[in-house]
Amino acid sequence: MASKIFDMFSLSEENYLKAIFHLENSLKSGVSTNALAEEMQTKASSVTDMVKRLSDKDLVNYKKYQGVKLSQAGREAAIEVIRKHRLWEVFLVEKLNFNWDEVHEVAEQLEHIKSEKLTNELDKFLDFPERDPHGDPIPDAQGNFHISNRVLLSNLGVGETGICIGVKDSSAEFLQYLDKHDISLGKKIVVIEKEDFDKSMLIKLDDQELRISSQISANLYIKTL
Amino acid sequence: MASKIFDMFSLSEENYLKAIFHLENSLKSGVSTNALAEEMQTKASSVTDMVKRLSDKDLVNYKKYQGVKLSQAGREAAIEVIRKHRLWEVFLVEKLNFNWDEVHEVAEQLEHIKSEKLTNELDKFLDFPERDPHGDPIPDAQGNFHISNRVLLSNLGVGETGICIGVKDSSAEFLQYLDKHDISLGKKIVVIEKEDFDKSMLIKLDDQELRISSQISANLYIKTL
DNA sequence: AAATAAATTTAGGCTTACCTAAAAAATTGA
DNA sequence: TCAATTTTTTAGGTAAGCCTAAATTTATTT
Repeated sequence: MASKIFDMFSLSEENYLKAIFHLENSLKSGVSTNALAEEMQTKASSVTDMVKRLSDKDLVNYKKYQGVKLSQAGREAAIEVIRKHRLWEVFLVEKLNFNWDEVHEVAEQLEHIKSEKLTNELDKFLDFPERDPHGDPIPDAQGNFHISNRVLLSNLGVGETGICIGVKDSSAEFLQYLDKHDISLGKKIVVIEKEDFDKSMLIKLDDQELRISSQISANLYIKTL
Repeated sequence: MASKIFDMFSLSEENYLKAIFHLENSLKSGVSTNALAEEMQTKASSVTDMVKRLSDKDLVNYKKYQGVKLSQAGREAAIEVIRKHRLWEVFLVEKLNFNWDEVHEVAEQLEHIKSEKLTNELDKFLDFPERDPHGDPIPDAQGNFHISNRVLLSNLGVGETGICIGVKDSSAEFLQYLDKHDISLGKKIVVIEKEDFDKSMLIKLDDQELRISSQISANLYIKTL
């Protein structure tokens, strides 16, 4: 990871880098101006503006009409922000009694605090967590993600069993649904039945059975046993 | 304390409010444009600019050529920022192994994080500390300072004894001087000798005797026994 | 009470990060 | 293929928060 001498990037630049990182990962391709505008909740012309600035700083590779890709430096910066975001989420949930659906907004602010010592001491204080409260992996100080083979619950077949290790959708609404039905990270899930027509599932969770729609099963990450 | 609906103030506005608060307290009067410019490390014309904006929002009372005073709302906002700053300093020192001369810069960033829940949970997590690592009082959630009668060491007479409870100058240089000579909050200090000429003092600290200049004694707060 | 000096404000500019509207390029599809 | 549509960029504007230089007000001195 390149050294950070001063406050290197503005809050807005960091948010763009993070957004590009997420889009590259989910789209598995370069990121279009419109996609970025959608992600950033802003206008395409604002994106073009910012993307040019990021390009001037060599944080992204940009060619007119062809979208952006992160450069190595840009990717490192994005990962650093994501690392901080996820560490703060762990802190909020584990130390300050936040619920997993309450942490995002505050972590969005905390992720921009600039202090290498702070980040690394926080990491140590939290005992080097590997995942945030939604099950997303936390990059280490070198920017390496601890990757594990996870699948979506919707991909399991009848009779298969797994442990819930994360969520794809981490909106407050979805997280509250999970809370209400007692689904949390670490829970064992057995697929009892699968409906062909609408892809809904009957699952076993502790001792109860629960019927869930495909929207639920397609947003729960599972580690198979 | 008035309710905070959204992100009420910008980072810059908060810094100005904080600076005005500190200057009002030390000057015990209204704050001049130049004094504010000096405190904010900026130009007088920039101060006039900002002071007008703060005045439009009724955070300060401002009349041309006559300096500013905080309004009630402005004072509350300033105190809230100071509360957060000092709570974060305690967190950094007590939980993350920061030294008391390293916390300021990071706390300057953390003090602007907006989340009432975060602030209050942090307060609880730290067990409602009354003072920050430099001995400055931490306002409670209602904005009340816990005030105690403290004096500067330079005001003690020969033979008098007190407990070190804070520093007036909290620059890294001064704090490092104190570390080097083993002076820390809570230490008992006895004044053995006082030099009329240069106001230097011979003090007893644990079992050692130490000669300190008036620049030191005029920057150490003492609670007399 | 002028004259000078100091403090403060105004005027005009700059950068960042956003916006709308219009132009240009790329894509789609008849 | 070429016209219509969509995507992207350009042009020009705005607000916050800073700047310098010039003007104005207040304070100080003689």
